[in-house]
This record gives sequence, structure tokens and C-alpha cells, in this order.
Amino acid sequence: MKPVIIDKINEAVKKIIQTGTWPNIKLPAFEVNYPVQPEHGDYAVNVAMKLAKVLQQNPMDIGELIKENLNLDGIERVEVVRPGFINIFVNTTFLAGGVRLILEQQNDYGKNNSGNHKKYLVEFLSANPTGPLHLGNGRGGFGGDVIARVLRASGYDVISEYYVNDYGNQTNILAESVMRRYLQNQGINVDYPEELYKGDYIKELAKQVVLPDVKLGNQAAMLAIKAKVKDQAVQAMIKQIKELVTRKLNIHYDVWKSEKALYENDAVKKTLAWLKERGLTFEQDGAVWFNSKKFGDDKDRVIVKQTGETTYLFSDILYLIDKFEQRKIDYWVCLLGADHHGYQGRMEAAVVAIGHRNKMQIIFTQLVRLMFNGKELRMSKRQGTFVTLEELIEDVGLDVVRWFFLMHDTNTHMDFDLNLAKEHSDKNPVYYVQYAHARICSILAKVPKLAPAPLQFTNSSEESLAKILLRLPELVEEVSKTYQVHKLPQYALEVARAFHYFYTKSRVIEGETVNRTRLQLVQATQLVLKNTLQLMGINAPEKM
RNA sequence: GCCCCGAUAGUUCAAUGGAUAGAACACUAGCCUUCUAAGCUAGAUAUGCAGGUUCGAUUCCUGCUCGGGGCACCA
Repeated sequence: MKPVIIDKINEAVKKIIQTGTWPNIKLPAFEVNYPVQPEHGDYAVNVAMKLAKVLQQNPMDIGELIKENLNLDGIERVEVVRPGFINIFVNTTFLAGGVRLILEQQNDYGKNNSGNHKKYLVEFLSANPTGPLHLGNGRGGFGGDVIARVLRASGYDVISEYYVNDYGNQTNILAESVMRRYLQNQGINVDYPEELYKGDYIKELAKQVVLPDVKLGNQAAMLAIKAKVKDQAVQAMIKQIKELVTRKLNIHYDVWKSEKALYENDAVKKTLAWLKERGLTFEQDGAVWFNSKKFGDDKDRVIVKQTGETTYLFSDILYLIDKFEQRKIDYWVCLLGADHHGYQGRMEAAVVAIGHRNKMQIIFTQLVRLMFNGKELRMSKRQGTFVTLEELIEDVGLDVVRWFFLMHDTNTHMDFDLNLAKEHSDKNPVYYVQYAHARICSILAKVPKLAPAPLQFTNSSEESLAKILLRLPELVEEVSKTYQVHKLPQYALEVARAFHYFYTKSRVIEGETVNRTRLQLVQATQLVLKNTLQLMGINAPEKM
């Protein structure tokens, strides 16, 4: 039996409407609610006014009709109350079946197949390799990682990808910065212009630069040096980011996609021809323009400058063609910081122009405001004033940091109080959840392995815990569609709360005997907590 | 000027157009002879302003106020 009852209710109502038992009612008005309070019923169906009026006319009949058409074990009764609510009461048979299912599915509990093996590319973080990852990168990084995990758990074929901007102007500035520091290290007197990067990491990079024969003087020699420095600095930065991300942030990437590599094999020429063939470009003022206005953007955009250099948008078009034409993905999910929102219009235009309308979702993560000693601390890579993710994790631990970034809706502004984060790190809600898991493990360690037995619920703390456990599959599917990753920590908290309450009310081990129902409930809770934390990339410790 | 986000308790955040707007932190008072007290129980406080749509609005629409971000032949 599937604990997901919602589809069943939908089916039942559809059937009732189609068979004409109810008057002709528009189906979109029909909606479903989750349990709210015990006295409201375990599952409540919420319908809009038109339907509600019908319900009020003959409530009892409608309730019976739904019950008959639901065809589900464990439905106790159906009540129609207040305008717009149908409460469906389930009995313990229903709950017991759900708990049994959790124990059968083990680590797979929570997964679903709604993705149907669609090929999704999730691109996130993709910070320029011109400086260390800072606090502001946390949202996109952890959020994207969790979206990828949730999509995988929902049966999508997922490629998680970091797009490395190792091409273009920003890397030139990095090269210039490192080169000047390098020259200064060599005792050569060069100035250090305002627009260059200022962080200490530039000095570190400069120390690592290896140049066998430096000959100063003419411009060609300088350019050669700069090219070498650029290559080394960019590679060093990428290596740093890769190591941090995989070893310390627990973020998994399937692909590290180089922007520079998109330009190999005459890509510029070929792509320009490809675009021209389709009438997507025109020339004006000595530049090549992309006809983006025709596809919904507010203006046309340059893709090849007067100088012959390509713009960033051109790279993105290359990248889009790579994704949709060469790798044949079905859908592209992209997490961007809110400071890139101006980019949405042209990206959508480009996707439509190359013939893949509605195959892209950009998720904007609002910026994080860093508070320190009651004041806002402005973060700037250029000024070298930022808190790196690495420092933060060393201070408070990865689980705390991941939880913190995941617990808020990505679309809401967020303050990060550095003092508070450090001071209260032991009070972070993540410990509340982990503690529940550790408590469970400690119980399980004391009990021998026992064969499954029928569940007999004896109090409300057992039942309310079971009800919450049954919701995980629905939740995972919902998050896979809405990308609202903050629902996972919210849910984990609910589970933990229900468990802690259960723990004080219901003993598993009573003297010499073990309560089999409670034991199985505890095992199921452990699986739910572990699987939920796993989706968030957070540890489920056995001891604390 | 135009565009995108946001405004909910002292603070940080939740809440598919529905039921008594939920947590956490902080504060107060209780609870360990029993599976981990990093826990449990009880307690006060909130939808920026003005309209509109609706049986019903924190949610949708309009205007305003305040805050963040963006409007390049930069990335």
C-alpha cells in the first residue's frame, strides 16, 4: 500500500464527477490538504467554493460517496465540515501498513519514480575561479546539491554540473593581479591598480607561480608571462575549489564544464554560421548581434564585439547548444545569485531561439547579508573582504552550515549573523534532529534483532509519529517539482519533535520486555531521519 | 526612470486562497532511581500602509513606504 493518499482522493473525486454523481463542477477547483490538527482529521481535502456549496447541501452523502470510491484500506470515516473541508479519518490499520512499508523499503523509503528517467542537468554554484568561495556561495552550492539529490531520489537522470568560467575578462584581471604580486615578490617595482583583486589569496597564488626564464622589457615578453601566470593561477584556483567542494562541502558534481573548452574546434566560426543560418543574428556597428528581442528579451545583445572578441552571452549560447543539441538533455535547472537576474531575459530568449522553449528553469537565490557585531559586513572579492566558506565550516562545522543555508527559502533574503552562528552553533536545530537520531540508535543498540510483528498502537504519541513518517515520499516528490529545499529541514524538525515527544511518553524497553510496535516505529523513524538527512547531505550520527 | 526579490512575535525564519498564522533563539516556571536532559511540559508577543478581487487574503491584483539586487560591445 502506498502511503500517498492524495492521488487516490483525486481519483475518487474525478470518478464521482465523471459518473455524474455530482453536478458538473470544474475540476481545477479541487485541492488537497495535509493533516493540520488531530481534531481536524488525518487527511483533509480542501475544495473551492463551488464544490463546497454542493457539499453543504448534502454533506453526509458526499462523504459516503468519497469513502466508497476511495477504495483504500484503513479509512475510518469521512466527514464534511465547514465550507470547503472534507476530513478523511484513517485508522491504525492504515498507519500500520505505512510503517511496514518504511521497514520494507529501508534506504529507498522516500524515493519515487515521478522523474521517469528524464535527463536533467542541474547547474549550480559556478563561481568564477578568481577567488575562494565565500559565504554567499553557500546558498547556491548547498541548494543546488540538494536539488540534484532530490531529483535523483525522484527518478530523474541527473547531471550535476559546475560551469567553470575559465575564459574571458575576469580571468584576465586575476592574471594581472597575480602577475603584479609576483613581480613585486621578485623585487620589481610595479604599481597595483585599484581594480585588481586585493585578497591575501592573490599573494598565495603569486608565491606558487613558476616561471623558468623571466625576461622583462618588451611587451611581447610581458604578454607571454601573463599568459603563463593566467594559466597557472586559474588552474590553481580551480583545483582549490574542487578540493574544497568535494572534500569539505560534501557537494557532488558529475561534470566540471570548462567554458574555455567550448571554444575548441572552431566553435566560434561554426556556431556563428549555425546561428546565421537560422536567422538569429545580424551585423551592426561592426559587431554581431543576437536577435534576442524577437524572442522575448527587452533588447538585442552583442555576441561578437567590434574587436572580434566574443561576449559572455556567446559563451552561454555555445553552452546551450552543447547542452541541448549535443548532450540532448531534457531540462536545464540553473541556480543563480540574485545579482544575475538581469540575465534571465536573454537566456530565455536564447533557449527559445535555438528551439527549446520551456526547457529551462532559473532559480534565483537571494543574496546573503553578512552581519558582524551588529553591522552589515560588505563582502567583496575585489576588496578582499569576505568570509570564506572554508573558514565558516572550520568554525562551526559542515552540518551546521548546510542546515543553516538549507533551512530558508532560497527566494527570501537572509541575514547571516556571524556572532550568532558561532555563539549558538550548539543550539542550531540540526542538533535537535541529529540528537533524535542518536537517541534512536542508542535504543536499537540495546535490543536484539526481532522479526516483524503486527503493529498495535496504544497511545497518541505513537500514532502522531507514524502519521508524520508517512509523509516523506510525498514531500520528496513535491520538492523535486518546486525546488523548495527548505521543506526538507522543516520536515526533519517535525519528525524529530514527534519522536522526542514519543520518547518521553512511550518506552520501548520496559524491564525485560520489548514493545514490538514501538520498536518498529523507532526503526522506521530512524530510517526516515537518516534518509531525510541524507538528502540534505547532513550526517546522521549514531552517538552524540 | 525601468526590472527582479523581500517586509509575519524582541530576533532569525515557516505557512498549495481556508480551520486557533507555526517553529527556533532569547525570557519565566516545572520535569532525570527507568532506552542519551543536546530532551519534555506549561506560559506572553506578529501578518509595513491604503484600496481591490473573494463566502474567505499572510498568500492574488493595484498604489504607497522602507530595504536588497539588477539595468554593458563586464563576467
